[in-house]
Amino acid sequence: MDERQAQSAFAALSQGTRLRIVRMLVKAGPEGMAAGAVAAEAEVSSSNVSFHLKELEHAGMIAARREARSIIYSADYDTLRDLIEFLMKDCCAGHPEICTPALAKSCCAPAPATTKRKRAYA
Amino acid sequence: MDERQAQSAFAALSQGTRLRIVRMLVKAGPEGMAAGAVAAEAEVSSSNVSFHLKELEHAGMIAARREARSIIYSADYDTLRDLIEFLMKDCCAGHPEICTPALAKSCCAPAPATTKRKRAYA
DNA sequence: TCCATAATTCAATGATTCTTGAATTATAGG
DNA sequence: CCTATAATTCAAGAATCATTGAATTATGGA
Repeated sequence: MDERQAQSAFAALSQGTRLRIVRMLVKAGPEGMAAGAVAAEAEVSSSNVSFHLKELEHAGMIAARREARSIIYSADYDTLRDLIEFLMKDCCAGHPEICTPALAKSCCAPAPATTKRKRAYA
Repeated sequence: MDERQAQSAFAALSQGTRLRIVRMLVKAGPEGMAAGAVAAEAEVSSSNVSFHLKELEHAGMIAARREARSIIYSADYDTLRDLIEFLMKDCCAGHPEICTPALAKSCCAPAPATTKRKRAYA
């Protein structure tokens, strides 16, 4: 991920509705959510959700697929991961020790095999 | 870091000049850079750099201190780290396995075994 | 085919945000 | 005190972004 892509990703996440949508889709997992469901949960109009979904798609944060009459959106984990890496590279540039605590505190430790969706982080 | 702070951080980083300034200051380290030096390296006017530095400061991405006639700006590593953590929490929410590669590929890998853990940037 | 549903597109408006240059504040040196 | 330097503030205009509602496209079922 280059600076231009990162900037585009940051812009996508810098808007309240869009940030909520991304978090929503990340939690929804690979199955994703229909545009209408996103609009309902985010409490915005359908045209407005379309606008924001398009922005997010253009920034590579989410992907779309058609399923019958619905269009299903899902988080693009690769881009999120790349964005994290971009920040880490920046943060660590010449100063790796500063960034390390982020790893220690991160929730990415081996997942406990749970059946129910529950808070994986504290 | 809550959603509101994260949004503010993303907004700060979503502007080309500001993103370059942050990267510049991260590389500059704790000593930081004077506003004028930032303006010169970013190739923008002094009033414009002031505007962007203020935005970054307001978002908690950088800190300012006066030194004689200059004002020295330096990256706020804590906020950067918090932002990475915020993204990781989001990315991992319910799907830890997806995020893990970011750790493996990160530059923050095994800190060289220094004799003791000390805060290099106080 | 006709209708209902799901979603997007479009144009207009409103709201933020960026940039610019002139005026202002703060500091140091002669 | 006067001048030069470093930086910020301010107001105006330009540019970008967000929201709204009406019109449009696409799909599936009766």
